[in-house]
Amino acid sequence: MPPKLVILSGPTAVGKSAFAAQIARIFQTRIISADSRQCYRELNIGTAKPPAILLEEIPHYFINSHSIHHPVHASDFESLGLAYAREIFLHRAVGIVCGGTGLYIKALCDGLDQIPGVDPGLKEKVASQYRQLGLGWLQESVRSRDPEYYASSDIRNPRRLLRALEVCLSTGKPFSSFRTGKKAHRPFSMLRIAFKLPGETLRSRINRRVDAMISQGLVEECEGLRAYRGKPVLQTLGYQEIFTYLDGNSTLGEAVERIKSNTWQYARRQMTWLRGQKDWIWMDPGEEEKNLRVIREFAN
RNA sequence: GGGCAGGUUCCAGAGCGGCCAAAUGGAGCGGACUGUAAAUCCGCUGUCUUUCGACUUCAGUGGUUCGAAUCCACUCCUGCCCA
Repeated sequence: MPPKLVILSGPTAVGKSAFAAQIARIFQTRIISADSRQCYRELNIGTAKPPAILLEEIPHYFINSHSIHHPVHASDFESLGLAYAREIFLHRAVGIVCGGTGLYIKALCDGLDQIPGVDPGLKEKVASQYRQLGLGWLQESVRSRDPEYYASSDIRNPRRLLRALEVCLSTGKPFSSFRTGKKAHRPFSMLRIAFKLPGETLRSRINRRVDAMISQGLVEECEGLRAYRGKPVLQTLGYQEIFTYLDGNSTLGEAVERIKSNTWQYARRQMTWLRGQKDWIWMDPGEEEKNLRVIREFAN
């Protein structure tokens, strides 16, 4: 019987973490966080990390495990997550994954195609060329090197195009030649659960959480991080808005409203992502008994 | 009481005689997304209609005009200034 992984996701502030902790207690197991920001030890209040007491009670992987000076990417998470799972399964039959970063979860569950890493110097070079020459140049560069990808991709999305060009340049082969789309085989079975809450409810939970962050000292945390605001990792909800306030370009009240609004939009993007995925079941966090029954059934 | 500026679609805000259902931004909604993913990007957003298109809108009323969100008159509101 292969070991089992219960995967919990859903929009921010639905209550994933608390529920994950609950099942971790039931199955006496550990949690692998799948959150692209909570893994950084320098980021705390703004990322809504589980409280320290909980982290002490239940071991969580991928929380405070990295530094903003050494950013983690989706492919890193794939191998890390696999290693974490292996470690859990050494002594336990059930593990838990919990987080809102869809791509990371996908990487762990289905795998990413093997694509050679790109040298940071090359990335920077391509990025600066794009800054100087613009989207048209980027599009043309990708089109000439990888017409297949160009034809099927979102050619107005510089991020996607940049990645494709980086890979083309770095490997000398078209980006699309690496994209098999094949699912990786995993040595465990998985139950993918997405939590869903009515919009109004979610929204007020988000608003409350943002207010709490402020009273816990988000502003002070941001003051300490100002020097790193340019880093991609600091392109994070809750931080950018406070930086703007700290710069004197908005009031604190405006910044707070922006955070609430932007967080709501983020939550919607998460739900859109989840809706488009297969193999997920939806759960209403309110139906606790029913949810636990489903999970127990899977775990046995 | 007098003077000035203004009232535009959910909000902000362009438009100043036809090319206007009305720029742009925001919000809302839908969507894409295999290495920056809490990122990045796309679509829709007056009503009816599958489309073509039809219809109702730019404070109100009445005018001018072939034609008005745009011009005129009055009315009602709002902000600032002088009393």
